[in-house]
Amino acid sequence: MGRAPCCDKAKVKKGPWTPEEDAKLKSHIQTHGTGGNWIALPAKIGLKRCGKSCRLRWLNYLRPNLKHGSFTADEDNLICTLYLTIGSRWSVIAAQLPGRTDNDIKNYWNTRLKKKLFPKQRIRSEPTLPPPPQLQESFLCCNNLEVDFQHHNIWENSAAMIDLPSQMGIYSAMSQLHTSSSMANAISLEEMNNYQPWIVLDEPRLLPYSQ
DNA sequence: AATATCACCAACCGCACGATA
DNA sequence: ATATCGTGCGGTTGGTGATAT
Repeated sequence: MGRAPCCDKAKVKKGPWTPEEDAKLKSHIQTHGTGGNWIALPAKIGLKRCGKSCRLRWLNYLRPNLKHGSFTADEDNLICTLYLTIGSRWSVIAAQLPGRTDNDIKNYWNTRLKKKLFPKQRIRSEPTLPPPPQLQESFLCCNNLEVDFQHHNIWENSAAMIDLPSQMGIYSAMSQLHTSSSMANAISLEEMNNYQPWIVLDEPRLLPYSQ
């Protein structure tokens, strides 16, 4: 037995909000606050909306000090770095970007950043790279990374690769995939920090795979 | 010009969790 | 201890406009 629905789906309005609905909700919250009960709020102000829908509308659109414009390069970098560190915890990531909502960031990641980080086409590594090392157990393949060590090929959805003993890691980012298995042995974390737009993890960890 | 496909994003859905009775 | 409720969260969907064929 599942839990009871929060409202009567047949009686609530769904879909895009009208300016009138926005005005009602905004005016009430700015004057009285949410009252600590989103479920009861729509009935109180005469809105035929689910309480959850009101909450979402307020948090993602009506709330003061929200940024609605495009993301800056700094914001891009921060989102990517945080995603690599903590995964798809959008609310935590949003907390680091004032004026941005978790929904905004999630949408931005899914529609733009993910495509930059994980280009669909198969990418070949640079022909000038040194030969790949033997595959060692110390290399973790994270985020569905698929590396063909024999032929230097890196396949879609590749993400991070870390050599635990040496604390070295590499990451493929922003449409350019410079990585090969050999690069992990070739440069240190400090050196890698000089490579933009690479993102270097502070410490090795298994990254959650989000598809 | 018509149609198909893609990109974007607002909004919905269901689950997990914490508070409370 | 446990059942219920409200909230927060992340995944997903669907509408719309832009672009390609």
